[in-house]
Amino acid sequence: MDTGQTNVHRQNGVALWRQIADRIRASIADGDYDATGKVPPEFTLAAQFGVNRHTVRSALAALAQEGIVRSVQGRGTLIERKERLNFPITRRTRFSEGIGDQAREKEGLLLHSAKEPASVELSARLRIPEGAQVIRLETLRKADHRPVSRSTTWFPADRFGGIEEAYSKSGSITVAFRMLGLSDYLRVSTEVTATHADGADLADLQLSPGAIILVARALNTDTDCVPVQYAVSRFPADMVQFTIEN
Amino acid sequence: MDTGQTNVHRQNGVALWRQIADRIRASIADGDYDATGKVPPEFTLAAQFGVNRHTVRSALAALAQEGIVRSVQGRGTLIERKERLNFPITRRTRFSEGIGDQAREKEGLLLHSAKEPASVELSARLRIPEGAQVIRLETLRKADHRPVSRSTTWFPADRFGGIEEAYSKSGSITVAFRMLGLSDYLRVSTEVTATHADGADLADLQLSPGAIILVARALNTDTDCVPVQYAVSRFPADMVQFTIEN
DNA sequence: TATGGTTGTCTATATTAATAGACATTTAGG
DNA sequence: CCTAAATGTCTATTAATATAGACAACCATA
Repeated sequence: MDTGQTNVHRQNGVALWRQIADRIRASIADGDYDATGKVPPEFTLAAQFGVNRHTVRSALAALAQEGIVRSVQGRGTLIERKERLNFPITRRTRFSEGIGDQAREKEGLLLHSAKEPASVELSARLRIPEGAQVIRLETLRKADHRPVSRSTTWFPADRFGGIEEAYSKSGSITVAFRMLGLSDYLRVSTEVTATHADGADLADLQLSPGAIILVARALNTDTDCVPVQYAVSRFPADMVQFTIEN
Repeated sequence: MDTGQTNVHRQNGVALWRQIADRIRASIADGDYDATGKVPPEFTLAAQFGVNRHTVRSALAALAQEGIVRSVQGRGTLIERKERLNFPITRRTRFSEGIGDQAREKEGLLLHSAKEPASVELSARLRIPEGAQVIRLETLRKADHRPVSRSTTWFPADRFGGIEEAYSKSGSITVAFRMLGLSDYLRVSTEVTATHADGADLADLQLSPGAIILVARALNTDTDCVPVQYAVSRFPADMVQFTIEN
């Protein structure tokens, strides 16, 4: 078991208060403070990280802004929210089933859609001619009213014309496919990377700047192995983990 | 098509120069500057990100420190290194085979080993009694002399006594297993998360502070589905991606 | 109700990050 | 060999980050 006593770094472009906020957020997600339901006192944290109490206060203020903790004078800093959703990645990966009962309410919002010619990369992924028409959907998924993923997803336009409306009505790719006559599909590959959230992600996923996002690039095919969908999805890394079961 | 013009954020604990350095690093990895082999001029970048030229210079200095670019007076800022290793995750995932021919030289170093009692979590993962002895290896893997992963990995001590030496000599888990009589093993699950690098990772993986790491928690079993190894591996996110093929 | 533990607020100071402008130095190419 | 286009270096100023200390306000509980 690690002690977790890894010190904070100075003069590297990341403010101390942000590093500390990230560490506390992770500790909360890991359940380190479950015994009390509270974050340790500011004075204790300051000693732990080797910084001034005011610096810790800045970190806690940021977490309070995110709605993760709430400070009460005289009592301490209470943990308000604690979650890390798990997404299994299998041959039959579906977003809504993946969440399962980890959330009571699930939602899929269509932010934007467009018809456009396929780029070089996209044509290779979907195995269609370069420049062939594709439909692009920009979607936002929520669980219990909190955004958990921001996706850009492409479909061959000739086969899935009208999927914008189907998704918009149902809020589910699986259902939208079914409405267009595709009863089943399979996940054939998923690429996972991580990066800092960009401006659009910050806004859509309601993150604080400097946050990390997990990026999954996924290819789905029908049962005849013909590509039907290519998607790039971005998840807040502090709320989500992927599980690959073989 | 997005413009990619996502602006940089102020007063959020992440210095502008670091945000810009991260963005440029990502652009290099994505091959955005392959046509010229150079990063755009400082003046251009400054306009692009909406900051002062000196701020861009700080970002480029950080990238130069990492060995990713090299500035030459009068010529420009040349790209020195550009890589993103791909690790396929399958039922037969092995580190060395995963790299394949993406690197000429591969290396596995044993940093530290210890025998210790299994924690609650570990006993559940390896399906052994709580407190049973396990062997812990701290390893560092390199490709072409650059560190690509830092792993902590556990084995049941009663079955794999002496694996420290076997790994130390061979630099390969697969070979070490074989030396101890286990000819084959399978990856049954992999959990992937992302976080900021901590102090130890910064040092071992030679990263600059604020860097992102991908964390993979993996369970391997023998062909009878008996757990033989549990590992937590940390990879620099800007150098690595995972691919899950189903 | 008194006390200890905790967060809230204030002032002051030093360091780091970012902007602004000017000019020197080097390289590539006409 | 001159010029345009780059990077290198310097000074100065402002804003954000971090430290330090003191004390007020509040809460739980003995």
